[in-house]
Amino acid sequence: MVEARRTPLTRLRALAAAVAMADADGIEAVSMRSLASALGVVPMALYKHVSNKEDLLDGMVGLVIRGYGRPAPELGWRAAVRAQVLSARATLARHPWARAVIETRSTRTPEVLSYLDTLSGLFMSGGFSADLTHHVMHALGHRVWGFSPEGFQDPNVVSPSSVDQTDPAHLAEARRTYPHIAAIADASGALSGRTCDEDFEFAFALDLLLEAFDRLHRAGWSSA
Amino acid sequence: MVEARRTPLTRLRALAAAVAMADADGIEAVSMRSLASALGVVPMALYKHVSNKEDLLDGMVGLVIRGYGRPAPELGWRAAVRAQVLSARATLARHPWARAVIETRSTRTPEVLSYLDTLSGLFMSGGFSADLTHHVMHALGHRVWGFSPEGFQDPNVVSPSSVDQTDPAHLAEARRTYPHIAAIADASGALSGRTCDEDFEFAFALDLLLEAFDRLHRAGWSSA
DNA sequence: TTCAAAGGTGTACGGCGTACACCAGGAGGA
DNA sequence: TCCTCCTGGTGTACGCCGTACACCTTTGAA
Repeated sequence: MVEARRTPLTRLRALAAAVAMADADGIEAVSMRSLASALGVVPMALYKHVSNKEDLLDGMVGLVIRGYGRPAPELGWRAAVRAQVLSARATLARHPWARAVIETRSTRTPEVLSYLDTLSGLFMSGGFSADLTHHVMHALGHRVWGFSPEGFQDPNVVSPSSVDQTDPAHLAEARRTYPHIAAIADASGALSGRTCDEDFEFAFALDLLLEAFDRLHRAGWSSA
Repeated sequence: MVEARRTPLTRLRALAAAVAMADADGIEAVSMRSLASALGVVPMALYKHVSNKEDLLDGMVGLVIRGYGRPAPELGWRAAVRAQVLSARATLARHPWARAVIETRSTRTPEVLSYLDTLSGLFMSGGFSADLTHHVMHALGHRVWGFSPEGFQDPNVVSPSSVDQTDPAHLAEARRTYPHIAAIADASGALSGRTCDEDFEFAFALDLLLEAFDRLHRAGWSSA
């Protein structure tokens, strides 16, 4: 034996290594095989700590969610929710792969439940009924995890892969085909290379919703 | 030759077959190999009509989006947007796989752009500035495609896979760990087996946003 | 009549997740 | 002290996947 006793593999070590790997090289670089070899172990060894790849991904997401931190409820519900969600967003910025993975998860792990419970608690300690809290959590949707729910990224720029921006004729044609998008792009300065401020959009929608929630709450709204 | 000339494969035929296949057996049943064999053709033949699997998925989504229909703008922007988004939702209900696939797309195909342009046009023909329209489209997020952006499905039920609902002790323990979720579940009757009404939640958030949009519009809001 | 293009074929490669049988070594009871 | 069982790492193998590449057939225009 050339090696001394190696520190034994644990579920946590495996998950942490997977997260680190995804942070460094993207989620597609994380396979059972690559992860195993990064841990100096044979692929099948992972299955002693993780029941399959889905479980691995669930665990990775759980680890990220644990990093969301916990709120300061003395702020009042509105500021507290806002701070919590923005803190989630900040965490997610450090794990760019997590967004896509969260979108594919469906099992509510303890970490997921615990976070949702905490966030619900912020509303309810602000006087929200369980009923209103329920619907309000739905309305937030993916935003509770810290990201805006948008497909196809930035819809406001007239530079999709299907439009060649360097060819003026082609671009003029695109402007004719998609006049409203062109107008939006003009207004936001997207054509001059400026890209759209995702953080602003996130806060914009979040505040719109929080304002609406507040109104409902004050009005004593109930779904009945 | 036993066979007469077979109707030649086209991109559209391939995409339509893929959509049908996903509708019937789920998206995971659609592989290049399975699709090819369903079309009576060898896997590599598909690559003459589709550049790779991503392109296939883009095309499938495009086909679904084409089915979203187009609005009746004489309704006024608010009703028109509402109708358009709900129509998207209805279409999506017939293609349950599409939601997850849309979440993974990033290329803005012509179908995507055309739909976004139409929807933007509804706002702008209602007098919205390009600026406001831009942010408002962001705020809608995935909702424009007809689905609520929620991870982990229904967060209001205390019956996640990690909580065994049939074991009373375990359930009591869960209620103690997640008190707010338990309260919500009680309020919504989830414990009596009733599940949460996704259509209601969708319309709830949509209307909240439309109301907020209206307010901003009336107030002459601008991001500057 | 010729010939190039378009479209279908066959083979092969390297990756993936994971089933299954196996084995090393340490802990616990006799 | 010996035996046994359990935990966790190993090795092999299977069947799937997407797709590169070279090939052949058909077809329609020149």
